[in-house]
Amino acid sequence: MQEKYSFSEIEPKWQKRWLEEKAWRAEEHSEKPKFYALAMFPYPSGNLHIGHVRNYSIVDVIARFKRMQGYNVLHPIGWDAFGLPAENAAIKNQTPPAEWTWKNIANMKRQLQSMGISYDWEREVATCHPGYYKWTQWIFLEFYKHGLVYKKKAAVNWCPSCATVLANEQVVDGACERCETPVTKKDLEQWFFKITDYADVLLDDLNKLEGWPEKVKAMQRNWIGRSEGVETEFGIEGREERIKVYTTRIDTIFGVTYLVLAPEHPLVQELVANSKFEQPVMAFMDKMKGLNEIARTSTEVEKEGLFIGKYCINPLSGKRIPIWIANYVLVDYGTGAVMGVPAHDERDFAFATKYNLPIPMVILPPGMDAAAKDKPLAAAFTEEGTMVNSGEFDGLDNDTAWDQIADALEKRGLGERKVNFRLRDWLISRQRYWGAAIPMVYCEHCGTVPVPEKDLPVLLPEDVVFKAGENPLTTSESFVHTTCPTCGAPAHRETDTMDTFMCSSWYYLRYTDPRNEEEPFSHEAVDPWMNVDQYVGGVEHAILHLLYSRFFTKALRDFGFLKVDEPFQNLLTQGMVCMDGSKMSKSKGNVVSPEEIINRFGADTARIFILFAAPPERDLEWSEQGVEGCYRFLNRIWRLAAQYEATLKGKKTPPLDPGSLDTEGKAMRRQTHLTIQRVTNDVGQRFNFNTAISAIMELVNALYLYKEKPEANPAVAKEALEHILVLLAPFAPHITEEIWAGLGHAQSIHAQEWPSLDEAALTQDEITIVLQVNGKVRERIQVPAEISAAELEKQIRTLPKIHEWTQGKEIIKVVTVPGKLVNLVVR
RNA sequence: GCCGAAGUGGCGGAACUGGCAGACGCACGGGACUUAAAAUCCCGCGGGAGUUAAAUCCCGUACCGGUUCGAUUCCGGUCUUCGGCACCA
Repeated sequence: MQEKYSFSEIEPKWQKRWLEEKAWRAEEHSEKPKFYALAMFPYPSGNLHIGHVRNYSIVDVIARFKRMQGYNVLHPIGWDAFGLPAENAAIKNQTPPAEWTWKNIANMKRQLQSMGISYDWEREVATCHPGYYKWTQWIFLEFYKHGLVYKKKAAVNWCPSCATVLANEQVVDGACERCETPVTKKDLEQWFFKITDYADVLLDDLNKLEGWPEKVKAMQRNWIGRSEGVETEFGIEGREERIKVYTTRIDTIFGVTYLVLAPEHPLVQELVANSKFEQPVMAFMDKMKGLNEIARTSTEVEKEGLFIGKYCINPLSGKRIPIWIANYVLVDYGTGAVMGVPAHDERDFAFATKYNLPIPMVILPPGMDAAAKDKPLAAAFTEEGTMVNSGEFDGLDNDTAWDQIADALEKRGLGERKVNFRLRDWLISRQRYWGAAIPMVYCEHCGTVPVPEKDLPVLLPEDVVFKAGENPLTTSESFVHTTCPTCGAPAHRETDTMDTFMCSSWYYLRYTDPRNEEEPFSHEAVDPWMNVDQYVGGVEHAILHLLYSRFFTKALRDFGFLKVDEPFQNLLTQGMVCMDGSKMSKSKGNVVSPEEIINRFGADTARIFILFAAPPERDLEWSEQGVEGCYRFLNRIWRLAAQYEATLKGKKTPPLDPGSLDTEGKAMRRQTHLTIQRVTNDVGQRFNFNTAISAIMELVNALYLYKEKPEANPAVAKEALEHILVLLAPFAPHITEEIWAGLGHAQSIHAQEWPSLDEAALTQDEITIVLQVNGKVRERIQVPAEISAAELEKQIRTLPKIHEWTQGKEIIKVVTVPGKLVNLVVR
C-alpha cells in the first residue's frame, strides 16, 4: 500500500474494473431473494447537480448493503430524456434536440460513473430512444383501447412562454411549474387520460402504502380531494329545465337564499336572453374570461356576483330563490352550480352580506336558546347543531338530518347521494416536438384512427423548423401527411406529443426487460422484480410523477400486464441540499459543482459527507469544512491501514482467541461488534446513514487508541480494521476496495458477506449502574454484570454518597432497571 | 383556514421501547512532534455557582401545564419556522 491516500488514482482504477467485470449486474434467474432499489431517473440537463449526488448516493448505499446481505439486487439507471429544454436549446443553437440530449447524456453518464454508483449499466434506458418510446406509444394505445383515453374540447391551461398546454398538476400558484410564467386559459381540443376513473382506488390504496411518508400520502389525498355529498335539482320558475346542484351540506338546504351558477354554466346565456340582464351578464362573463384561475378563485380575491333576473324553487321548502352568477363558482367542479347557505358557510356568509341577501339560521348552535333562532348571526356557524326552520326535520341533530334529507330527496326522485373529486382528468397533449408522438391519425372518411401496433413507433421527423411559439411538428410535411391505416386515403397525423410524465410513468417496468423488442416488458421479466422495494427521490414529485405512476400500474394491472397494483413499496423523499440556509440554485449563485468536489476530494469523500451531514429525509446544509472533515476521516482510515500493513509485513497475525483476551482486548472487540450491530440497524432499518458513519468513526477512534497500547492484540486490531472496511464499503466503495486488496484479499470487498455480530463479544463482566435519588443522577458504580437486584440494592445503601442524599429521609420506593439504573425515591 | 413536518450547544446533528441530554463531525482552545509552519497524534469544549485546582451543586432540549419514581421522548395548550392544499360547494 502507498503511504498516501491518492483518490485520483484509486477511484478511476476501480470504476473501470467494476464496469469491465459488470460487477453490479442483476441476475435474471437467481435463488437469492430479490431487491429492487431505484432512484428517480434524471433529466439530462447536461450536468449532475448536488441533489443528484445525494439521491444516488442514498440508493447506492442501500443497493450495496442489500447485495452484501445476499440479495439479488436490481439497481438500474436511465434518462428522462424528452422535454422542453432540449427544444429551447434547439431554437437557440440550431442543433437538433436529439443531438443536444445525447451529448448531455454522455456527459452525465461520465459524471455518474465517476461517483462509483453500482448501476447495472446494461439496463440503461432513455425515454427519447425509439426503442423506448415505441412502447410509450403502445401503452397510450392500450389505454385508448380500454376507453381510458379521450379527446375533448376544454378550457385548458396554457403557458404562453412554453407555447403548450399543461396538466393541472403542472400549474403551481397559477403559474407554469417549469418557467413560472402565469398560465392562461385556452379553449382547445386535447387528449386526456381518464385518471378520474381510478380516483377512488388511488385514494383508498394510499392506506396500503405503509412504507410511504405520511406527508406524501397527505398531499395525494389532498390532491384527489374526495368529498361525499348529494346532488339535487332546483326547478326554474317558468321553465322546464332544472338546475343540478352538488352539496356536502344537504342538511342546510332549508337555509338556501340564493343559487349561484358558474359564469360559464351552459344555462346562463339562455336564461338571460332577451332580458334587461343580458348586457350586464355578458359584460361580467367577458371580465371573467380574461382572468386566470388564480385571479378568479384565490381566497384573496373578493367575491363578486350578479343577479341574472331569474328564480328557482327549493325542492324541499318550495321557496322561491334568486339565481346569481359569481366569480368563485367553477364550471368544472361538481355541477357548476352552488346553493348559497349564508348562515352556515363562511364564503356564502360573506357573499350574502355583501349583496344584502337574507341569512336565516337552520342549524342552532349547541347551547343557544331556541328562541334566538330568528335572530341575525354575527358570523357563519359551520359546526354541528340542532335543526331549526327546517320543516319536518326540526329538532334533529344535523348529522341525522343529513341522512334523512338525503333519503327524502332520493325517495322523491329529486336527488341522489354522490361522491365528487377534486382530481381532474390528466391532459397529456403537448404542442411540442421533443416528446413521444401521439399515435393517432385523422382521416376524412374514418375519423380519428389509432396507428396500428405494427406501424409503431411513430418516429419523430427531422425536417422540422424550430421557432419560438410554434409546434415544430406541424412544419414537417413528411410527418403530417400520411395515409389512413383503415382505408388508405390521404390523412394527417396528430401533431401533439405526449406529456413527458407519460414516459416516466412506466420506466421502472422497462428496467426489468430493457431490450425487449416484442413488448414493453414480459411477465417473466417484470413479475419477479416488481414492485420496487425502495424508491428514493425528491418530494417535488409527490403528486405528479408518483400519482401518475400509481395510476399506470393499476391500469396495466387491470389490462393484465402486471400482477402488482402499486409500483413502489417503500418511498423515501430526500431533503434538499442547501447553502447559506436556502436551496442551491443558479439564480441565488450558491451552487456547488459535484464534478469540482470529486476532483478536489474524490467521490468517496463527497459521498461520505452528503450521507453524514444529515439524515436523508431532512434538508442538508452544505459545508466546505464538513467536506474536509470527511476527507480527513478517510485519510485517517488510510493511515491506520497503511501502518497496520507495514508493521505486520512478513508476519502472520495469530488467530483470534476470544477467550484469552485481556480487559482492553475484550473492550475493543466489544466495540467492533457493537458497531456491526449499530451500522446494520442504521442502514438496514432506519436509513440513518449519518449515525452509521458516526459509529464507524467511533470505532476508528477507538482503534487508534487501542493499537498504541503495548499489550494490543494484533488479531483484535485486525478484526476491528477489517470490519471498519467492510462496514464502510457501501458508503465509500473505492477506498475500502483499495485497502482491502492492499491487505491481501483476492476477492472484492463488495463481494463480502455483510458481517454478523458475535453476541458473545458484547457481554461484559462488569457494568456501570447509574444511581438516582428522586430521579436525579447522584452516583455511578461498577458491578459484576450478573449481580442480583437484592445484592445491588444492599451495596447501594452502603455508599457514602447515597447515604448523604437519603440521610434523615424515608426511602419509599426503589425502582430498578436491570443492567442500567437504580432510582431511590425518598421523602 | 385545513393538512403535514420540525424547534436540542457557536454550527450540522445524536440520544432506538420513557432511564447518564449533547454521541460523531465542524469551529474553537490547550498540549505533543517540528528550527518553524502545515499536516498528524493526544486532551478539553452547554450555561452558572464554587475552587489555587478539584470535588460538588444548581439551571438547561421553543414556551406553559399535566402524567410518571423518572419526560428531549407520552398527554393538553401556546408560540415560531418550513412544506403542501386552499372560495372544491
